[in-house]
Formats: sequence, structure tokens, C-alpha cells
Amino acid sequence: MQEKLRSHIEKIVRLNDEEFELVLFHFSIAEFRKNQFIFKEGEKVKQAYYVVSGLLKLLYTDSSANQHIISFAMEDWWESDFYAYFTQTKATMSLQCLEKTTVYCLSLESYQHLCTHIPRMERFFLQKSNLGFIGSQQRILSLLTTSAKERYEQLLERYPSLLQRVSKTQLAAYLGVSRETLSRLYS
Amino acid sequence: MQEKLRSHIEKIVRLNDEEFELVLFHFSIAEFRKNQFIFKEGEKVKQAYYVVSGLLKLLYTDSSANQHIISFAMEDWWESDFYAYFTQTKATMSLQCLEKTTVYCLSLESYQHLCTHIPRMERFFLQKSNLGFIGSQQRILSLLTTSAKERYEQLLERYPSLLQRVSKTQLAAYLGVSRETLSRLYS
DNA sequence: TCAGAATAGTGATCCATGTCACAGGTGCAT
DNA sequence: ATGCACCTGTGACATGGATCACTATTCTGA
Repeated sequence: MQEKLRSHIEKIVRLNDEEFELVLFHFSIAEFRKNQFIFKEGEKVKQAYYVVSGLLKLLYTDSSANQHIISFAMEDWWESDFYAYFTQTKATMSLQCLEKTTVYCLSLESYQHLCTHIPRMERFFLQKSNLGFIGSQQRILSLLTTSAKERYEQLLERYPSLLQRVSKTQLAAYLGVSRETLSRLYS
Repeated sequence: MQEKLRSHIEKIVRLNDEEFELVLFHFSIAEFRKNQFIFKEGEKVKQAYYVVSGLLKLLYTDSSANQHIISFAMEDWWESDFYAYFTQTKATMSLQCLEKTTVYCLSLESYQHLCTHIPRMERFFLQKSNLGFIGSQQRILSLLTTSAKERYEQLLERYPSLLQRVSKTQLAAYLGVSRETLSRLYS
């Protein structure tokens, strides 16, 4: 399990054993059942999560009680309500398991400690953040420029396994269309 | 002008004179006329830009020749096609001036050099990247959950000056609605 | 193993927004 | 000053997608 984390980090920066020891010291492991909430809207967000196995959704519930999925987090992904995390305020979104999920947890203090004491970890987080930013911007572009049908096809192309792992209802909430409309896109 | 850059950076991290000297050495200044393209889709993106004065739009032109505005960049903002920048590939988006604009330019090598030699600059970029990521995610949320009208009102509330500075056509391209629809939102 | 809850498909209807067309206003350039 | 390009508003119409309602199927937990 720690090998997984290590190789994940070492895809971007090298760490010696001593450094990785310190990294590991700052993470904790947690396991959640299917459907369990890791945190809910309104709660303080104390951790960022690295998904070892399982599947998460980051969701927002609007005033009409409709769920919107900002993102799915599969193996090797990082997830949290990062605004709430970095500002240590209450979550506006919730993080919930779509499957039984194991995560590594990193508190903000630990994050800052690692950044300060292991420059390569700061480099790692910078790289991750840049990639996350780029990914979000592409999602914005896809929401602005493509139809629901195209977005559905793009999603299947990029993450074909998702179709097996999540319900159509969830996919629709991610794509920004109603369940019924999604159902008609391929019939 | 350099004072502007310095105080922008020092909102996040302290720099001594020597460090700022090095920072400044890696930036170059450029000026562009209204409507001029800083780069166009298909070109290599060699720089990231810090806006000293003026106003930029980052835009994507789809296959039907419709323009979509991913973001505006006002004073104190950073902008580029960051995917193309970090991977040193060709731009999928274009960056164009809505007003006469002065920018500081930072090449990828300079960016990396600064990150490596001035840890506080790496901290600065990490902070900026995190904020950028959070901002994009909120834009995604707003595209998923709110109507064009609400988005228009949110935009005016956050950046009231934009209404004076850009045409309705531009605003519509940013909000993801047609010019006509936007026109009807407040009549 | 069985009942209730999710999940999925589909018909009917309605509405928001896109598209096309036109006209008046403003500002810039020759 | 004149003319042209751009910006804006608005009417008419088309349409994609939301909403509501119902049914069939699959999952799941006591």
C-alpha cells in the first residue's frame, strides 16, 4: 500500500528512503464503506485524500436538492473540498464513496510541513496542482462548447471503466443533464 | 511597474532585495495593442503572462467558429494556455487583448529556474496554482448548478467593472449563452 | 427468500435558449 | 462630414432538454 503511494509520488519526483519515511509519517490511512460520507457540506474539512482503492464522488447539493457531481476520484487521484481545506473553513461540497474505499489522509499542517521540509514534495504538489488546474479548465471548456451527448462520449472514451462502476444517474449528475436525457442519448 | 509585481508576489511570500532582483531578471515586459493576439491557437506557447495593466481574454474557437471565453484576465492576473505552456506544445486556445495591455512574461525555463533557486517563489506559484484550481472548480460548479441569469448576476457582483470594459457579446461568450439570450436577461 | 429500494427506459408536455432576421445607435476611419 | 463596421435590442420560430408520470428490472438487506 505504501508502495503505491511512493510510486505515485515518484512518477513526478524522486525521494530517498529517509524522505519517504517522513512523508509516510504525515499520512494516515482510513477506510470507508460504500455510500459512506467522508465529509458532508457544512463540516470542517481537515484532510485531503489520496485514493488507494475504490471510488469517490465530490458532490454539491443545490437548493432544490439536486445533486451535482463536480468530479469522480478513482485510484491514484487526490480529492477534497480544496477551498474549505486550504482556508480551513466549512465544506460547501460533500465527499462520498461510490464503492468501499481506502484513502491516505493528509492534514493541512502535514501538507505545509512536507512542503517546507522536503522541497521535492513541494515540487510534487505544485505539479499536481497545475495538472488539476489544467484539468478543470478543460472541463469548463467542455461544458461551454460541447453538447451533453459529446460530453458523454468523451467521458466514455477517457474513462471507459466508469460506465461499469457508476449508475447512469451518477453519470448524468456529472455531465450536467437529467437522468432521462442521458438515457435517451444512446437509444 | 516592478513595484507592482513585487507587491503582488509579497502578498503571498516575502522576498529580500536580492531575491527580487533575480525574479525580475527572469521576467520580460511586453506591450500589446487592443485586439492584438498574444498567441493564437496552433502556436507554441512560450510564456505565461502577468497582467500589469489592461485586459485579456482567453478564448477557444469551436468547429462552428463560435468563440467561447474561458476567462478574462484583468490587472494582477496570470494567464496563458497553461496546458500548452507546461507541456511546451501548441495552443488550443488563443489569448487576445480587449484593451491596450502591458504584461510581464515568464518562460517555462525561467519559471523552473525560479522554483528551484528561490523556494519561496515555488511556494508562491503553488499558492497561485491552488487558487486557480479552486477558482476553476467553482466555475464548473456554477456552470452545472446555476442558470445563465444567475451567472450573469454573480459576475456583475464579483467584477462590476467588467460591464463597463467589455461588450455584451464578450460577456455572453464567457457566460455560455448567446448574445440574444443575454440581452433578454435584463429586459 | 422476499419486500422495498434503487435503477433504468420511455411517453407526454412545457419551457428556456438557440438561431435567424432586421433595425437603430454609436464610434472610428478616411 | 460621411460611410461603414460593430454593438445592441427584439421579434418569430425551432428545438434540446427538463419535468412529471408510469412501468419493468435489478439489487440488497433483514
